[in-house]
Amino acid sequence: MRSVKDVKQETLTGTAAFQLGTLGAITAELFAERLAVHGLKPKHAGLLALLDSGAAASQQDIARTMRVTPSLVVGLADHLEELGAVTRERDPADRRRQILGLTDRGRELLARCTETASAIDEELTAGLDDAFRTNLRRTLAVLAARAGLPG
Amino acid sequence: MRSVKDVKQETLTGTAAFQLGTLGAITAELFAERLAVHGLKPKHAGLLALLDSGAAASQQDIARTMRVTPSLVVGLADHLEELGAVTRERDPADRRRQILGLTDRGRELLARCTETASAIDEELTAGLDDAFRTNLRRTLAVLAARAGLPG
DNA sequence: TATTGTTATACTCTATAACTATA
DNA sequence: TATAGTTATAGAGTATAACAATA
Repeated sequence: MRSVKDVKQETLTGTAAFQLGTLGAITAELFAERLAVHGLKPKHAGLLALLDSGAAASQQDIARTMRVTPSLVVGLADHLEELGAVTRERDPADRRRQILGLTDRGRELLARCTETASAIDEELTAGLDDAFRTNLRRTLAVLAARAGLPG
Repeated sequence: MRSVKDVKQETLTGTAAFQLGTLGAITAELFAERLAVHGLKPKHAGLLALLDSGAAASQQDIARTMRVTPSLVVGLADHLEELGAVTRERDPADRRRQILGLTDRGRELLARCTETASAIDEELTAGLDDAFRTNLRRTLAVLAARAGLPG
């Protein structure tokens, strides 16, 4: 027979899925607002970070890694190129491919993005101890790695 | 003077802000896809959960709690009313206000949404132990509470 | 023919502003 | 006048599809 303890009393708002979704939306909006002073949006920052890691090269590779369509990468790269943050070069071995490269200005902008994200981290965890902060990042890093995200 | 230890070597993708944003986007998209079979979107689920908690009443209250504009609540409530999930009644004390109520059908749909979110939780943490899952939820709950989110 | 990058277009989500009715 | 809800409109973000250059 089924005892009371077997009955799940789970709430939607108590699930990690729901909380990740809502917290992610709030955090992303905050990040976007603060990035605006640098003329960037979160996806620009993600692209800069990806180039800095040296992982991706062509726009197709970038699109796959960022989980967006190649046509979206065009606009992101256009804007970053206008800012002098990235360079675009045709791959000599395959002239269809555009190889994106990070400039000093790009690394500088990436540093500003990282500072912005760090500041949000501090606000999210203000008043909490270092053990909580460390645990938070490690926990999220595990999930991110399992989801196939770079970083 | 400044030692090597003082230099922050933080990466953008290592911040909680960035990881919450990306994990939240992926999770929310997955949740949305699976909710579609019930004719619902994540915000519908959030509204049902809010009504179930008994916290909110008028559409203005709901809009504030859900951090969306009142005009968006109109469409959400319209759809849920069509599905027979919520009732709309004028407040006798103030006939400008619409009081939303959850029906049995609404509670049934909310249970489906909760099951869907739970299933995603299990997939996100498949192969990890209960200690990790418990820690994950508690950690996110702390952040959610500090961000003023209900639940 | 297949693939890379690009452009043109459409779709989804959401906010802003104007409007109606109640207060 | 002020507020609750509604409607109409506009904007942001992204995907899909068609296209040009290269393989």
